[in-house]
Amino acid sequence: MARAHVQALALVDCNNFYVSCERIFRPDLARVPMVVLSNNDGCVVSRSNEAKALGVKMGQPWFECQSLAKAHGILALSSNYALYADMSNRVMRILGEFSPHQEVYSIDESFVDLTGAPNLRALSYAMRERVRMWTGMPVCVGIGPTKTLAKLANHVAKKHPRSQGVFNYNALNDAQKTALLKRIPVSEVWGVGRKLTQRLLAHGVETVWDLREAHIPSLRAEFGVVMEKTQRELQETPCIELEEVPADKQNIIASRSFGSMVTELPVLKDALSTFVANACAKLRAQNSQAAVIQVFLQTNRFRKDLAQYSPSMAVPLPQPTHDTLVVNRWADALCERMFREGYQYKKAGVMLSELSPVTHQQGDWLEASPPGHSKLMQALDHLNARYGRGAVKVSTQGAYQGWQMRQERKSPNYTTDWDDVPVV
DNA sequence: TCTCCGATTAGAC
DNA sequence: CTAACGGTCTAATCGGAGA
Repeated sequence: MARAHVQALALVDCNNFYVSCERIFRPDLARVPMVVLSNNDGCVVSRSNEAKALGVKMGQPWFECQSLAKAHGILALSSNYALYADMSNRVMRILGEFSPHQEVYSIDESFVDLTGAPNLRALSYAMRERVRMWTGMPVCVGIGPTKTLAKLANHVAKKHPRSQGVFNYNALNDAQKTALLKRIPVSEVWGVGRKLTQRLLAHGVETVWDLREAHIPSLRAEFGVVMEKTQRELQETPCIELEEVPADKQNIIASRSFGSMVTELPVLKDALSTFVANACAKLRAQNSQAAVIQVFLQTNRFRKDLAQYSPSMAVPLPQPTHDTLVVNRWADALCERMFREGYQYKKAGVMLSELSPVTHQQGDWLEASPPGHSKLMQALDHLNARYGRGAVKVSTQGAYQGWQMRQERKSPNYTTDWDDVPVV
């Protein structure tokens, strides 16, 4: 099918998103080298430019950075997801005003379809400025005819200060495109990660240009259908559609590493009941029910000196449900079955799968299906929405301490909790 | 032989 | 001062089991 226009897809990406969220409410940190840590204060997941310059790597375990951090005064904060989610919503809403077609791709990225708009450059600067003005968030804009090229254009916008945060691939002529693609390593392409980079290198594919021009049948045979799509996207044929409505999840997982090792069954059960509550809340939020529950326990795989044990069990639920209390009984039973004395558990989790829309519930024809705790769950969700997650809990939750994750340096919930709103 | 399943791998963020 | 390494999610692929 012929297209009226070449697509102009903008990929708008927030710069150092978590760090930027923190700095919006702490302008005094504007030039301080800083990072935000993953759950349990484990790994670096967001770095300021200063921290990047000092050599802190993405995903690096924080304890490995201790000496560097001490030497240069790098500030580390725990992640504050309530803050990041709220800031994300604000940014995404503003970007959505610029087009009828938007895909919120992740917490800090959005595709915005600008096809047909006059003066893309001016429009891109306007997006940037408005987001900056209304939220304080710095963003970069990359424009291309496909998602893959828009991502690549965004990479160029981020990397080259001369671009002033905006790069439009569509505005290049063929010679300029060639020159650009020959300068960018293939590892920068969306979908090409560490392993694929190595394999491509072994086939002489070093740059984005090389991948774009690679022999199609052999590429497909060696790397599969996904790589072929990527190649076609680099050749400006859209293969990956804009997904404006996020699809329902097919699996829902709730798991966490513990703040310290857990050795006792009741503590594990306590943690699991919290995970079940979270997983079921997510399930209900998308109006689904689960037919299968899986529970897993894990010892610390990095501690080679300790005995390892990582059991996992899945069972079908008697009938699909989203009832926290029902699911909790099964989690409890599975945990009990798997638990073995003498191990130090570091992590546990719950996975709900074989999800289906709850509207299809017909009940059992022979065995009168209980209405379940639908009303109860509804009330629970409302109360937790109104008074904060954890306001109402299942009775097995919270009896035991000790498994909760470490979060030693979390900032206040500036935008989502009245008690944390800064008084100026 | 075909299909289905679970486990494994790879990637994104 | 200790001890210290994330959490979700999807899709592809492969080998074995079962029809």
